[in-house]
Amino acid sequence: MTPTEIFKCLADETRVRMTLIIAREGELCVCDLTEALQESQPKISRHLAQLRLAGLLEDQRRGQWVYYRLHPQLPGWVMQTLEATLQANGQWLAINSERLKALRLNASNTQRCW
Amino acid sequence: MTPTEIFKCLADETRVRMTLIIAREGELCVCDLTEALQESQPKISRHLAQLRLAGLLEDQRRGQWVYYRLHPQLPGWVMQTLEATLQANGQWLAINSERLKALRLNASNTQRCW
DNA sequence: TCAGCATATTCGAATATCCATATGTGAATA
DNA sequence: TATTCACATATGGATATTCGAATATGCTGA
Repeated sequence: MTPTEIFKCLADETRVRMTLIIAREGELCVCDLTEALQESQPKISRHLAQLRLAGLLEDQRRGQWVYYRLHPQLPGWVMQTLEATLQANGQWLAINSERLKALRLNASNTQRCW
Repeated sequence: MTPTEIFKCLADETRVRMTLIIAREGELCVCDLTEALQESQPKISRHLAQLRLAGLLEDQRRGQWVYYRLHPQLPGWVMQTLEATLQANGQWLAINSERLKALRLNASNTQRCW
């Protein structure tokens, strides 16, 4: 898990946003991310697979849904990088956070993943 | 200076190695980096230009030599990222560090940039 | 077992990135 | 002012990334 490998993972807008939102939320399923980023499902899925293969994320199927979270054995420097980036770029992630929040609100009426 | 932009800079082996060694050493000139990484001068120069244009590095000409250092107004989260990465990947950078050290030793006899 | 939803994968095309080679620029020195 | 050294940039081609569209898989409940 070299610096180059890790930074390549984070060098794509879709992938950083996903990684940071997952870091903030703890875990998210594919449909959450599809909504939060407003991107096509195959696009989200492809990038998630890449992050999983690199060892940055871990997946867990729960019924129909697959949840992604940060890999529990992530090296300290990677965690520090993610946390520092997350802390300082709240505004940059606000669009996605808000869409997530909107999702949670609608969840009271319609049933979704959780 | 978005996360994507910064991580794109660091997503190339030549660029991360250069950035981290510069972070450790304070400042280095192009010929130092060419030696430390054992890469062609145009390759080093091109990547340095990219890092400079992105705002990660600052350059300063001193006579015939151009010195590069981290940009003084780098956002905190970028500094934290670089420092955490540097601390944890000393072994990965050892090859380059040693070549730098060897350079300094030979400098006693031959005259070079400093 | 079938339908329907959530997610994954494949493929080809568009695009971006990277490199080597050649050449240009600017400072120092003779 | 001619030459040399340190560095920068342009060009073109090879390679890698990314994406949309189509399709496949996996689970659940009827």
